[in-house]
Amino acid sequence: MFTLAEENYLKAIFHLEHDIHGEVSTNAIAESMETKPSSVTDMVQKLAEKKLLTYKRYKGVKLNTEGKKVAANVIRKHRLWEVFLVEKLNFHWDEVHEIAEQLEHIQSEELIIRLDKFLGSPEFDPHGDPIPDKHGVLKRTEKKLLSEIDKNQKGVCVGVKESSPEFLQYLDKKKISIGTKITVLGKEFFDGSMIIQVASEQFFISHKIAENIYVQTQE
Amino acid sequence: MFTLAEENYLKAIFHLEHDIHGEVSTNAIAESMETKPSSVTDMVQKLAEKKLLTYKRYKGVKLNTEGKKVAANVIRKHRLWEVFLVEKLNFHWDEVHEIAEQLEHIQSEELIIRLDKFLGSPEFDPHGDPIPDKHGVLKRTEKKLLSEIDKNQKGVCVGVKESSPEFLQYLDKKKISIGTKITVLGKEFFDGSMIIQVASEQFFISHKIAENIYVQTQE
DNA sequence: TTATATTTTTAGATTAGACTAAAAATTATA
DNA sequence: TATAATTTTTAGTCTAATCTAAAAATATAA
Repeated sequence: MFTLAEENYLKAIFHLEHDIHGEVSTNAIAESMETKPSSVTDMVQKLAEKKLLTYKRYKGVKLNTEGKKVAANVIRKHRLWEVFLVEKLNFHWDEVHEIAEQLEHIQSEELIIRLDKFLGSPEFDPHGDPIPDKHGVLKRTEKKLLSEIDKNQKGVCVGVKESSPEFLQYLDKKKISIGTKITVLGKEFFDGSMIIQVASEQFFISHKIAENIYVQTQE
Repeated sequence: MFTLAEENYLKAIFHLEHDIHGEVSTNAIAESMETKPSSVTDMVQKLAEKKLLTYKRYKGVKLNTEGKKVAANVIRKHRLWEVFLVEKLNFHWDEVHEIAEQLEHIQSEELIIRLDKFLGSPEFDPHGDPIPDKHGVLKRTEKKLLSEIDKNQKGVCVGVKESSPEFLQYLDKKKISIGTKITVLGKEFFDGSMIIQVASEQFFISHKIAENIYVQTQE
């Protein structure tokens, strides 16, 4: 359907549109893809011809509905494969990106339907990012850092910001992983440290720990 | 390491060397890859420069040790992915080739180590073809058709020749799948039909059925 | 508002991999 | 063995995706 390069451009533009307001500039795309602006111009003109985005010379680009759908589907595949790598093959959260970067381009609708089912239709990838549904719709996520949660509030761990082996080992030791429910029992103003409850355990964590764990709050 | 095209050529030549005795001809490669002989010449010269095979003008090619290793590794990946697709994602044996054709090119040694472990280090793919080990060594297989097995001999089902939905459904009904032990209790000379034992069941099968099931005999 | 800096585009070249058409080598046949 | 048929290679083109260098447009600053 689309070439590997086309898919990568659409994905990069999709991500940039979430960060930047309005049109995405040629330079921004070039920087995020580690390529040259002149290459971006070429590809962007090609994608405009294929009616995946709107492009006006010197004015940047904007994905249209079709372009967004294609991009979201690539991201869906990427994130589903990341879940597979972590949950089934026991990779660590920080080892999977490069492999998923390749797997996201495998062409087979049926494969993704079955992979999704096999994984139990997950809503988040191992980094806590939401997985677009089969129609390319990305659930608006209420992802926050644990450090932003108030006393007596609950959250479900959906990922991590930092992903060094040391940090991941700490989380393993504390039995915190994707899907773990965390309740904030107490919070110290002075240093931002917290007392939290995980399963039946209660323990102290520093601000540094709390600001590297993403949780979803149930609102 | 190697491009997609290079890997595909090496794989095709590897397979042809198993069928044909001696050097593989340009035309044979072109035919098996559905490409033109002139394209084959180009690529073959490139692979010779990279020291993956020996090539003499007008005399055909022969993989060297390194070329064989690379080819066997691609085939290993292909067949492991096929096992994954059938055993874990419940695809049918005849639906997996095209997808595995893409997955075989994913670059990550660690991925394959973990996938292999996850699948229980299978020795055969869903078609009964042996899976090369991590060193690229292909177990010399004693794969035979069930119809070639003598009375009172046993075999383990390692695949099928025919893979129509009707035939696969028949096998499902009879509880025959990869790994199923089959004993030949009786054989009719006139039409090649057989009485076989599968688990605790004994039943009749026609020659047509028997000549579409691959078994490995324990010699 | 004119000069300068930055961004973006164009023009032209490059590489991998494929193709066609024609030439060269090999094999088969009379 | 000379001729015909087949196989293989070479030479030259093409496309996708990239690049560099230079030109054009836009944005910034004096």
